[in-house]
Amino acid sequence: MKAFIKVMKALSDPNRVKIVKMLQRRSMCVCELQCALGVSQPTVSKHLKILEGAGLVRSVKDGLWVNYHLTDGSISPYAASLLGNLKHWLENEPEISELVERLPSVRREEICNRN
Amino acid sequence: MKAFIKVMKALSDPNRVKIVKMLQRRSMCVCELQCALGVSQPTVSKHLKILEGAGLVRSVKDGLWVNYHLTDGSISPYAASLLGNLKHWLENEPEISELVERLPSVRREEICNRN
DNA sequence: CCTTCATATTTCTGTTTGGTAATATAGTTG
DNA sequence: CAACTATATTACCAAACAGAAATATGAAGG
Repeated sequence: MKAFIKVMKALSDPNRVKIVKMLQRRSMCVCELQCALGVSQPTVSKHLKILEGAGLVRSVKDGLWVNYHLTDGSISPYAASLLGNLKHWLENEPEISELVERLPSVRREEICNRN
Repeated sequence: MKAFIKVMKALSDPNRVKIVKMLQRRSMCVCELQCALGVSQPTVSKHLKILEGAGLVRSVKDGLWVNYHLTDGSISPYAASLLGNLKHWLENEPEISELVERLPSVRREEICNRN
């Protein structure tokens, strides 16, 4: 039950859903997500921790950067199912599609070093 | 997006999930749900309103009683999908199975009249 | 129409949550 | 190792939320 609630809670916040939808396209580091969402860095880190705790995302260190990507869902069947559905869901929501369209121009080289 | 968030939020609370799992078995009135959950009547009504707002349950008046039942999900694809998954999910959670096993003994005739 | 009863709504309270600013941590580079 | 940088953690605040007590609503039945 707790695992289920964790997944549902994790996906109950618009910014966290946006993170998932962006990670569907490609793995991203914290500063890229921060830039795309327009919220503070600690906020992004906190959201990522919640998504990670629910088994929805994983992180891989790459030097100073930490790249986040979606899990395959093998940790939690709830996460697996929801991630599967979210591949199709919300694709046509302006809030999401505009974000995704802007993704190619969100590159860490141009963002960082000016936190 | 808002509709999706509503469904996720609605299913982010243990008591609301329990309500859904009970309504899978049969439609129930407020006092039956109150008895099964062991929370106050206003709390149950509030939870039901949230579930209704998310398109997960509907109510039918029957004299003094109000019977709640699951929707077919035609209002929201998110509700439809989650309700479908929840048919299998959590079936073996003690928290749920114990609740469901007690359901036959939760009958309005024996509960009401002593609020 | 007055009472009773099931449910809904309102009001209030303690807790959780999303956010930021400030600070700590841990790689990287000179 | 000193300076820098990307991320994490901490501390704090305002808004949202789950809960109960009190009250309102509205359908039945006398």
